[in-house]
Amino acid sequence: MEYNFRDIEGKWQNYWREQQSYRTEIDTKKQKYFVLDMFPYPSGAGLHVGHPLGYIASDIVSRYKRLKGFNVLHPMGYDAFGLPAEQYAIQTGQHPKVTTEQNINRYCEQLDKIGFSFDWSREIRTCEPNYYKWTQWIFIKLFHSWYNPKLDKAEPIENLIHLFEMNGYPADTIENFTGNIEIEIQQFSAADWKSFGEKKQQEILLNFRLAYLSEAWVNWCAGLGTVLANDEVKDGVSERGGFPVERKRMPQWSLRITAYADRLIKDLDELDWTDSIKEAQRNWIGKSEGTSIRFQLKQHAESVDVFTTRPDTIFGVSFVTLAPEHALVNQITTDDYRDAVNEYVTIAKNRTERERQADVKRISGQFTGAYVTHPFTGKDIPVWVGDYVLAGYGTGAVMAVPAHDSRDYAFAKYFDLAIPQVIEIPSDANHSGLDKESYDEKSGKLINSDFLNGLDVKVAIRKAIDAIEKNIFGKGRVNYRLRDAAFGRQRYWGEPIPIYYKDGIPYTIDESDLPLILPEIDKFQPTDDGNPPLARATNWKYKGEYEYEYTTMPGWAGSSWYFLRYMDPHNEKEFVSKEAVEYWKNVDFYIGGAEHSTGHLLYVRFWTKFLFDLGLIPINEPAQKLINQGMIQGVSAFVYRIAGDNKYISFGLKDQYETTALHVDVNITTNHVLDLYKFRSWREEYKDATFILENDQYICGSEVEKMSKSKWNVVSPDDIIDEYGADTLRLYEMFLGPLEQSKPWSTLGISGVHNFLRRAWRLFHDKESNFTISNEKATPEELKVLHRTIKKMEEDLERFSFNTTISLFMICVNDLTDLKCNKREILEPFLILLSPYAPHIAEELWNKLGNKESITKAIFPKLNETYLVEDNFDYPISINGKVRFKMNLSLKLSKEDVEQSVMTSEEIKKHIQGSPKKIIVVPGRIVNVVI
RNA sequence: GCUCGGGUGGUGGAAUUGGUAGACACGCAGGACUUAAAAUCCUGUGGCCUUAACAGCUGUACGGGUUCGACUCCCGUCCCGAGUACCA
Repeated sequence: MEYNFRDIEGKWQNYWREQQSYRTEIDTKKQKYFVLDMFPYPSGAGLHVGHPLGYIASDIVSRYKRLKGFNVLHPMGYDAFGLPAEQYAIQTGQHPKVTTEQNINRYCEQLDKIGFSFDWSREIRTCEPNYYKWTQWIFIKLFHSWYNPKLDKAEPIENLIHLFEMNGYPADTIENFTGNIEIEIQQFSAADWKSFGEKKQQEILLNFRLAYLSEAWVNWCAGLGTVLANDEVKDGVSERGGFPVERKRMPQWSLRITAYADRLIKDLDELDWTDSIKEAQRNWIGKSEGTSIRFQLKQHAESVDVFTTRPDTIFGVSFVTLAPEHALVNQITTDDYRDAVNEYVTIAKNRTERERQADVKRISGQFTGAYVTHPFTGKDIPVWVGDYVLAGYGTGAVMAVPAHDSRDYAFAKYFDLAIPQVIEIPSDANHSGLDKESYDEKSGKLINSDFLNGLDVKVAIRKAIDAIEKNIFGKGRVNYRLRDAAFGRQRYWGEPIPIYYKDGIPYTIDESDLPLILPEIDKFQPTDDGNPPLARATNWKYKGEYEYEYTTMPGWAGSSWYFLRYMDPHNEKEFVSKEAVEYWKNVDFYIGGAEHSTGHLLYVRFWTKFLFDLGLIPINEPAQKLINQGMIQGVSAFVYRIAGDNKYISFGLKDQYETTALHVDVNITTNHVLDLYKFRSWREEYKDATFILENDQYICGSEVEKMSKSKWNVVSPDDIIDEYGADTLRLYEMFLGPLEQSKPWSTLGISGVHNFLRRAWRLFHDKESNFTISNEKATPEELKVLHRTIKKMEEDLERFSFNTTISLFMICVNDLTDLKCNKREILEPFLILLSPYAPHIAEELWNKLGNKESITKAIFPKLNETYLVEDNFDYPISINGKVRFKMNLSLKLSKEDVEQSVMTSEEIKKHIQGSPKKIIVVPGRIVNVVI
């Protein structure tokens, strides 16, 4: 009986399903461990071999932690709302619900074949009403909350109303805290507040709510017919679909994530995440500390506020630049310049984001004719308009210091403006002089700067801020790059926003009316008058009277809290019960793609902190440990068609002709050799194809690209499982290299791990393939092989180094084969170790051996003890960075001997001077000196 | 441009964080078994020189440094990947 993975895997997958082997319940006697995968969006293409990479790793961790006695929560679900299903619906009329469900079924089928230990009884789908009911519920909570800067946390909006009733606005208990975007709110007294009508009160409150409606600059994507959040836009085009994106001002639901900017940065320190993800989040939030400075306009009452991180260069200001969208531009432009400015502003505004970005090098701008007064010198400073200044960041205006800022420098050179130097360039600086480039470094001594002269830059910054604040020219202030998150999508396939309008004022629907079910509509396009698809729904009105909101929530809404729902997925009374969240707390091991580092991971942290602030959950961060699995790229194959002919030429000869490279399905090639027969029958157009071969073969060209259907380089896990089995797939994906590294898919090495499983199988069977196991006592040598494997396997797994553990198993099997060991005492523990990686084969052999539980208990408690058996220390030991030392090679040392022979490098030096014959470094960090 | 990774045999990659560089696997070469092939098993495999054998030299992108000892730490240079970008 050879290793028949097909029978074995089917058998045990059925068994696990029937027995509900991986069903998890709260068990307060056991320690919990929550292993979570970022749940997939079920796309029509099905799973490719890259998807399971993370799932396999998390499954190994889950199974391992279960063996160690933890109560493991390991669920799976689907992020089921999203654009592709809806785009498909628009094209075909097929309801997104139908396609989504088909895709989910396909995913489930594929996942089951890999032998994951998910608790499917906890499956969630974000598009189901009993799930999105609670997404809507959280939105309502956000709407009814504001961020109290004094307490540095969110609290119910009633508290703010109470403050207004007591003190009006502003009061010293409320700062003007509306997040990153400054909204002008007129001052009012407590009496004023009470005299305001409902409408006015609600309008004021909208400025403070964490979910709010406002006129805002948005990323409008005409191709998708919707607005997008910043992280959904890449290089000026939409991440999904690649349609151009432009800036547009329109009413827009947003979430005030900026209120949490500081906490989102600060709390990163406590997390066990990679530095690159933490860094990406810090950059995305983009905290920068600086100063706002007021420049008084001449012949106007108004002044221009600028934001700068370099107040020390205040004496180097040569002009002030406003963004084309800046509110003052129109007002301050003098008649002489009005036409030129209008023309410039119109052109600048009409350029799309993409054009602006593509054109960074091109300098453009226009003088307004207006002047401001320098706050310290009183000199006149010209005011310009330039599109290198962004309306959305800081105050939308900058003080230009061309000598010490490269963008100001380029602008000044182009328009021939003054470049006054205020920092002495250090002689050791690698700088070619101010007539060539600006000097941007934050080091050097100040010159030409009045009271700042002679100071070092860092000191000067502080002194400048002091002077500015003292003279009330401005104040120190913190700016964030992070914008509030656009939350409405002009789309059908998403959670309806539980809002209705009365007198043009938004109100939330009553909690008891949740969920607000997504209505059925006849077509999924926007209406002819440009309203979102939901406007097509008949009687889309609250209580039959008030218009509902037409936009739906973005794709990331449902994924921003899903980890909590897994703890209590069927609860109809609460989004999660206190009991469940008290027990499961947050995720212990979270794994997913690095592409979510600025989107999903910020939003889920934001929502978690919000729910924490309201006292609804006891945790402040969603996931303690985060790992990003690398992407598995596809290796695309190409054939080369000779121009104007249905003739194809092999890769090595293609340079002799003019050819077009065409993607060809990698599944009809083997090691770059094209299967000509399959190629001809692949597509109608290739039926009569002819070929020019080299060495009687057609060699395809290849290139590493992202795995995608359109590039014909998708390898399905199903094919691998058919040929080698799920256990081989699991081992191979882990063996491929470090989990976090991206790598192209290749099956070249797969026979190695498959062979390993067959050799392991053979340990339990004799030459005639009969199951046979010996009850003899193990020899010390055999025990050493086992214990070495146990120890290293635990060490490596605790630091999530999956690929190296597999090498260990291979060495172990090789050694046991050499020793012809088929002893129960060795093989039973070995199987336990193997079972997280190759659960099917382990389960099968277990079934023949006997009681798994008792052996697991016997072996795993010991993992916590030192497991080196009488080692003679002929291999590595190092404690506290000190070097272990043996005087003589032949001398066998006890543990104590080694402990006592700790030496410093100085001491070793002495020995070496004493004419040693040889210095040998032996395995591990023991220095061997033979004298 | 900035930030974060990375550069080790023909290939994927190890090296327990400063201690025998190249584990393990693929590939390749040779051998055993076979009429033959497949499968399986054994041997060899960084480079160079040399030997009957032992051994020797060299070697972790490049140049320098610290150290008894460097793939690992420090300085400089060159490449590759990811993220981000007129953020003042």
